[in-house]
Amino acid sequence: MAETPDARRSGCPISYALEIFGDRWTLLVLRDLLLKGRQHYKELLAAEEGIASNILSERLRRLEERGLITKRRDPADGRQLIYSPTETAIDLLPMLIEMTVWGIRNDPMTAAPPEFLRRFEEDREGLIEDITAQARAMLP
Amino acid sequence: MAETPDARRSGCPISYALEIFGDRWTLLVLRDLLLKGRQHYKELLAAEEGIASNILSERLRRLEERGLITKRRDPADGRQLIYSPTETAIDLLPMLIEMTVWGIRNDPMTAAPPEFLRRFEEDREGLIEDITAQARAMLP
DNA sequence: TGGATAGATTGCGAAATGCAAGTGAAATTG
DNA sequence: CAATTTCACTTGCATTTCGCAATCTATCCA
Repeated sequence: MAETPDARRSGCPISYALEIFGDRWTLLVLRDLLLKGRQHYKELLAAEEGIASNILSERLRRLEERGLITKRRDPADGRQLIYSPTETAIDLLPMLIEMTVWGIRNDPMTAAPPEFLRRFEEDREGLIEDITAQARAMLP
Repeated sequence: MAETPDARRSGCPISYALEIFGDRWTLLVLRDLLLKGRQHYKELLAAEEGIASNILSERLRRLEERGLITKRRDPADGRQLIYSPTETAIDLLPMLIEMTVWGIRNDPMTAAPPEFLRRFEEDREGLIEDITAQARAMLP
């Protein structure tokens, strides 16, 4: 048996968040869905970090179970599924963007474009709004 | 042997961040250091989520190695060490606060006080500044 | 000096991860 | 329309990490 719904560890909101995405892969999947516009399993599988198919499958299942994504069949190809973030996942964007900015500022080898940081520093609100609108455009 | 410095998986800033705190415990340790003002090993060990001493020890070692914390001997009691966040860790506060807000908004059982969310909604900048100043007050 | 306390380290079973290969349904090709 | 390919997983299994309990060394205090 491994079917315990994972009893929570505390009432702390950070702990709550980590119960959902406190691992090596979940936030990378959400990044691809929210920031890179990836929608299909095979696109997510192609993440440059190299996620294994069994791990991806399990993370998608958990994210759906937790209400952060939904899936539907692709009308253009019945074999494929389209994964979309829910509003709950879209609400993670401010946090994801702060994480991105921290990463850029502290990683001397970052591959992120300098424009991103400049835009953040000049117009954080607008940047978040733009990215949020872009993510909403992919809802079912 | 298990001494590889963990080769990076990509140039993505989110991936970089997750290499440092993409697990179940590291951010909880940083939360206690940054937000709860805990400074000693035994205080960190007493986190309500119940971290094991070997895990705490390993996380502190990695955080120091990565430049997110420093430690020094407690002048008042030579047996104890005082752990402090560095500026790099303090720079995580905006992200941690966004994570906290997401957790509060999405966890129906949150134990967080409503004032926190209200203050965030009314004065995000000021809230972050206050918490940052509070964290800086504990620097060596 | 003897006992308590602090900050770990060690041993070991359990769980998570990673890789390769396989499966069944749906689409495409010839 | 049969054969092949594509897609989204699933399975098996070796490796790594986690988590609990017990132990260790240095320091403090009475």
